[in-house]
Amino acid sequence: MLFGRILPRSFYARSTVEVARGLLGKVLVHGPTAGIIVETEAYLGGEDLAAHSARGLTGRTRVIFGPPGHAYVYLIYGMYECLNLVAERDGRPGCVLIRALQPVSGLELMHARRPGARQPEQFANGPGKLTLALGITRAHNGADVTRGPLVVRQGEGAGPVEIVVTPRIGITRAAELPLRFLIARNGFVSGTRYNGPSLR
DNA sequence: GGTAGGATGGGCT
DNA sequence: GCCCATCCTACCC
Repeated sequence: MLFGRILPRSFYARSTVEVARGLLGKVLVHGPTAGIIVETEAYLGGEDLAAHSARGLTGRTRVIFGPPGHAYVYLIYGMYECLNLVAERDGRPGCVLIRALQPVSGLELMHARRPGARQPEQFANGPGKLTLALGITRAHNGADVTRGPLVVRQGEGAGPVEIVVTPRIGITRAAELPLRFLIARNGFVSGTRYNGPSLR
């Protein structure tokens, strides 16, 4: 199967940090478009005041409290949508924000959806950009990512990846916690205008 | 190379 | 009414 097997629900039924780290190197697939996950952030339950679930179970946060392996998609700044994957066992909050992808399939379509981006490095190097590039919207909120059409696959051949840990981006509360995870030396991560062929 | 500011609408107090 | 888990443009070195 292209890009390997679909990750089973048991992959997501772990601690949010384990899932956030484990997703690096896996392949997010939607229709003809796909990208390697190269950057994630963990949003925990309980004492993590940066997480949407910190305010409790509401109409918006319902999915975060539900079973693992589902998509939580929300609107940010009135314009962009962000994709999270729900972790932890059913009833416990916790989700992983997907922050950047390295495109591996459907690059022409991704470019058409992101006309301002000049290079593949910029097609999906941010949470709002990757949903645009892959055609993910709030219509996918609550979708089961072990069933499709939006799925995460194991990837091929890739061994364990070297992971860099930093504080999360763009938040004010709990801003110091080391909960952002990136593949080391990967040029497709967010937060840089870097345009060249490789990074360091 | 860099950054300041604006767009824009839903969720929550 | 205020706050955003963002991105792009204009403008300035």
